[in-house]
Amino acid sequence: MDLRQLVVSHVHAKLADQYSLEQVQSLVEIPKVSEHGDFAFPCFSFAKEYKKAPAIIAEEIALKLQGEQFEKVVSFGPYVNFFLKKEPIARQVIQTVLEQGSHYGDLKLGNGRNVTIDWSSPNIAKPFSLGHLRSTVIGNSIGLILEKCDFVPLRVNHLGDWGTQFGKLIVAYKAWGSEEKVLANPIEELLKLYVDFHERAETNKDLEQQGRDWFKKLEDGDEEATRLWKWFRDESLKQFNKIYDLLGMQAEYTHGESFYNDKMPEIIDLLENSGILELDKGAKVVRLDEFDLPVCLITKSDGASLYITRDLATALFRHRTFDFTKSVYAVGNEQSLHFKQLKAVLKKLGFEWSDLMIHTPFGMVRQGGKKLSTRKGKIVLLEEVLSESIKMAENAISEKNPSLANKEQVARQVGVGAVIFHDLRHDRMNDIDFDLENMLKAEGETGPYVQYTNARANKILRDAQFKEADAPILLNDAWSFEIIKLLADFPRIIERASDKLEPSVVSKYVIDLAQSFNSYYGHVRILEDNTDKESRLALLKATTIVLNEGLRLLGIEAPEEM
RNA sequence: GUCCAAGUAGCUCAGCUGGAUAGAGCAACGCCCUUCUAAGGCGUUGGUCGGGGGUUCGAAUCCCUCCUUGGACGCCA
Repeated sequence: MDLRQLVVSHVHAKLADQYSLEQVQSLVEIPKVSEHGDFAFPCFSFAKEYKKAPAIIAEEIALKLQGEQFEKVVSFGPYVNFFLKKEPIARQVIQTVLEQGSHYGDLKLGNGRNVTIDWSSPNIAKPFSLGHLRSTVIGNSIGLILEKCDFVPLRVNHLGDWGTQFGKLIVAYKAWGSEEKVLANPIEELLKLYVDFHERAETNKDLEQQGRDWFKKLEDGDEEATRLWKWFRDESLKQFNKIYDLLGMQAEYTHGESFYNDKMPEIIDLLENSGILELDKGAKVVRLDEFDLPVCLITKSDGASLYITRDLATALFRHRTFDFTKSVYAVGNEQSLHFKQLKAVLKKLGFEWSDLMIHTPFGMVRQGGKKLSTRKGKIVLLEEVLSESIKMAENAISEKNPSLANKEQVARQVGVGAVIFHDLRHDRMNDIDFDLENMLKAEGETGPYVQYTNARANKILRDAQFKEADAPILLNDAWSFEIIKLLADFPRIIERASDKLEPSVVSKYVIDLAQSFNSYYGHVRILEDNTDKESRLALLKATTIVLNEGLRLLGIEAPEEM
């Protein structure tokens, strides 16, 4: 039930001769102070027209706006304030949530059409970084939110498994690497080789060229290069899969950049034939002056491909294969220009569907105000962060609830949930300054706080052996009504989150709901008094349904007990 | 230099697309567990919303300008 809409249509029905629906729609607001009312209609804008003070207009309008669905409608200064009748609304909202269960808030926006999501995309032969954690967690949640809106999300892991870096790695491995060391500790050792390479390249200029040469060999199918590359790739994938399992997230498709190696000639031909490809200092470029964008380099002077060459082929492939209605790229904001160029080149080729491509950028993870850089070995290992977080959750459990049945599982759910929530709690564009302590916090606006709230409510439902509300729901206190209003708002939250492709809309909501519930919990004894106990339990049940669903959309599990 | 983000309490951030006294969490301090899980609740302290102009009945929100920070800008991804 859309409470705001309820007020809007009421006001419009009563004042149709004076205000258009659009006017009413844009004017009705929620007062900042809840004592003022549940909704408000400000009367400033028509003061001039009617040549009356806003407060007088409010007073007059308030008389016309009385309605039986309201407890009271009163003017207060230049506002008409609406107080909803709590009991019938509480009843209807709770009933709706209980009936629809986890489908509450489902929207029919996507008509079952595909949305590809360029997702996670860690680089082979490097540890899984916190930057890629962001793409993983954000992209996963966007997929879940879109799925709730009747889209079919297709997460494609665009593995960074192609490019000059592998030439560099091969050079480093052949020159000073050791097979046993790599076998024993693949990612760590490969990272070391990569970092060493950049260190040595500072004094030995020849190395960079060798790296490019070996990548060219790889791209041309050289046997030795291919063998080494495959080996590096396999070892890395094993590690990545461990992390995906821990996070409980998986791609629908894993098509790394290498997957498009044989698909690039087509796009080059297309560009060539359309006459927009120009030769510049041996490299092939597309000019994008009409888009106000800098020149886009398509192939290097040695003929080797670039990131964008592969992304062009990727876009073509995805459009052809998946016939997407949206193509989302969950990639850091430092690549904004890249995606603008990508879309512009496709547009220039006449592909109107390039308009369906959406870059959903996010801020980067910094440390001490600086970007984390793999090349300089400045890196935080996600695996360590996760295991540290799980350990903290374990400690909390042994301290607070030592008799808990499935401790390991709950510790994992809570520990991992803390890390995921920390990443999703703010607008995705905000940079995150890496701070382990902050990341692992379990108090205040955190994942564990929400999970804990849910566990508390579940405990009461278990104690009361609540099955379903058989008595009519009678709730009209202010504490429960705060929860009711939030529950009623959930579908709008989903709509906003999917519209903005912004998981933090959901994480903020889930915090609000948890806070309201805890406040209720602190003020109202749920099991003490038998009068209307069933109603309170029904409210709890509805709250856990929405908390569970909110957390699920963020990719976080909600243990029943913790 | 050009372009793109961002600047709100000591710290991390909200602020529903212009409305009533700018809100949370953390930190600090003070209360509340013989009664449903204290990973909680209640309260106190803390803000010239980066500066300056402008539009408006009304601006943290829109426009201009300057300052600060971060990022991106042809052979990395």
